[in-house]
Amino acid sequence: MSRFAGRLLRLQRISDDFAAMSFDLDAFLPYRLAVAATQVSRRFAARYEAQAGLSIPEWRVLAHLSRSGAVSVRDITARVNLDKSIVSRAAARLEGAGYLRKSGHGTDQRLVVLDLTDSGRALMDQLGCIADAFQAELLAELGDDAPAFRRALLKLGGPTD
Amino acid sequence: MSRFAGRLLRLQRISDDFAAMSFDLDAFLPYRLAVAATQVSRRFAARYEAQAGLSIPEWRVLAHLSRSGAVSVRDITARVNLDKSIVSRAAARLEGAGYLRKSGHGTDQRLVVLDLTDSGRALMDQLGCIADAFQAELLAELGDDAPAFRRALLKLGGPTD
DNA sequence: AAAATACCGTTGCAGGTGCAACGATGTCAA
DNA sequence: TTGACATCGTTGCACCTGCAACGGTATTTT
Repeated sequence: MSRFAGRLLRLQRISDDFAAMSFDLDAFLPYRLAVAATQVSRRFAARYEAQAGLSIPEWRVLAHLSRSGAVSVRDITARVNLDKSIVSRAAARLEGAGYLRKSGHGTDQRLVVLDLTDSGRALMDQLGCIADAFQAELLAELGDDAPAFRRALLKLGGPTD
Repeated sequence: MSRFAGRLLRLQRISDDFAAMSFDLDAFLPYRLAVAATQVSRRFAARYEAQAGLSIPEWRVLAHLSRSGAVSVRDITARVNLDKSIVSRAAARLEGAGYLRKSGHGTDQRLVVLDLTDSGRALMDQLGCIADAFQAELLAELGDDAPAFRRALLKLGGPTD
């Protein structure tokens, strides 16, 4: 038995490789997803940083406001997947930069209503063009996989998680 | 004047909707990608947090080491898409927890070689099972879109960006 | 009506992240 | 050989994020 020890170890090592396969991080979906998100986010930030030095939360708030019109912080928080504190601070910075204004709600004094200024709308028009161009670029890179990719993202990032 | 201003703004917004179509954040790929990545990352963290309170960088370093064997901090930063400072701190914590050892490189004293301890390998065996199970779950949710999704992630997050 | 409860937005705080600078080591050129 | 330059890992620092607590307001209960 003892003279087979070395051979047994080799066999065990090999069988481990087949059985446990030690785990391949590069093929792990959550990892690939995180890496792709980071890369894409950086690429996009580089595009709009030239136009305005916005952070990602600021960008999201601005984009949502441009479509929803006047709306409360609470609504944005729910819609944009950001903590309310982040939305609050982003709104404060955007207000300081003159891109939106805050006003009280008529019937519910707890609510703070956010609305874009003309300056904010003008900025968002530019950023919207940049965003559309960037998205077109991404879609071109994805080619035929784009539709499935979009569906998959909706499944994974949907609100019912 | 304030009443006129409000009315003008409303009109302008409506015309913007027709002209520029304002931009739909919900359909914006970088946004969906970021949201999906956050959600999946949270779900996965909840799974392995029960086994060990690892941060994402610690998890990545551990996973990479389990496959690559003894390797320097520099190698890990390159393959794992993390800043070297983050890898350095993650390695320090993992060393403190007894999951890896640091040792000097024979010929190049600048390098710090990282290697898993038995404890680290044992932990990684468990985490690998959890990861595989979670990935299977994700693939089931994605269904037919899974292959295209994987291809797309590789295109977007590839090292050639 | 008064009290208890729930909700909204802000703020303080601990921890993580990204970047740049640093000391230490290695490499190359004069 | 020596000096200039590059590389490696750590650390300091400013910023951002996530969470919890808070004051202020609405809603429900008694």
